[in-house]
Amino acid sequence: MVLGRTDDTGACCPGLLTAPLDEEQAGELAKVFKALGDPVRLRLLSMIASRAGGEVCVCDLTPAFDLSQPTISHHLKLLRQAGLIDCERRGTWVYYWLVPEMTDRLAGILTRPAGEPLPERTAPAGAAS
Amino acid sequence: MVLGRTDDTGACCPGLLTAPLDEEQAGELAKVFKALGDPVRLRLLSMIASRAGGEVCVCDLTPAFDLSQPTISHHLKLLRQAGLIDCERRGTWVYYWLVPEMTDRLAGILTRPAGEPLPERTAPAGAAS
DNA sequence: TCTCTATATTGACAGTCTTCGATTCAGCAC
DNA sequence: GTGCTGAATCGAAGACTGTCAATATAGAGA
Repeated sequence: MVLGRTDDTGACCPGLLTAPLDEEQAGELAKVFKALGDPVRLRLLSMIASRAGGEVCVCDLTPAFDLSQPTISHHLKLLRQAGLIDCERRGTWVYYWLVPEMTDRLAGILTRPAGEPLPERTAPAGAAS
Repeated sequence: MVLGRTDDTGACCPGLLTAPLDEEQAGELAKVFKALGDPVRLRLLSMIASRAGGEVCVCDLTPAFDLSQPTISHHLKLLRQAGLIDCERRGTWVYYWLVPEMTDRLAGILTRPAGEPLPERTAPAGAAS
């Protein structure tokens, strides 16, 4: 995982707004954002993240959508592969919960450092002459 | 735009981690994340956002990729439709810049409130029986 | 005017994604 | 063991996406 690192370098978020991403970073990040790029998955994620107790049974998620059970299962799998949620089987049921490290990382990547408040747009940057 | 609102309600970020999204919110948000869900667009965005001066000429972006000019133009259009960047024609050239309000909004949506540090996973939440 | 350069748009094709019904797998209860 | 229930996987159909070559458009300059 090449995304954001909050510890080892000391820098909170190398990314996106401060320096051009290289191809590998962009590929990794794109996978996660792609997982977020679907309304059903966003709703699933928000239902999981906001649930009191921190986890949700699939049996509570599926009936909230006008979609088949395999479709919901598929979306949950994609969210899990993106590292946004994790799950555990407990008896007959399966419970999902948010992986907050990943959303924290994304938030950091999208946050511009306060000290260097994004290059203000200034002038044509000397283009046309 | 239904996304994040930083002013009118007083709340900084209704979203995603604190309460289930409704269908409309999820649809709007998904469009933006979908725009971020492609490595080429992420690299374009980071090149635009990190550029000193705050804006970039398309003529500086296109040669950085092994892609045709129409393809880059297409990706820029999608980023613009998502509200992440904006542009202006200036003579023969077109300049793009970041719309920081949108990335701020996304960062807020992905940030959990410090006071209510995400429901700690506790127990099965009384599911079975 | 005509020509040249920089971007955008169009149309087409290949690949990917979302969705479903059917099936399979895991665990509980009898 | 058999049967039942909850969830995941498989395979296929249709929609959508990323890419290109070709073309169109906007502006500068002769």
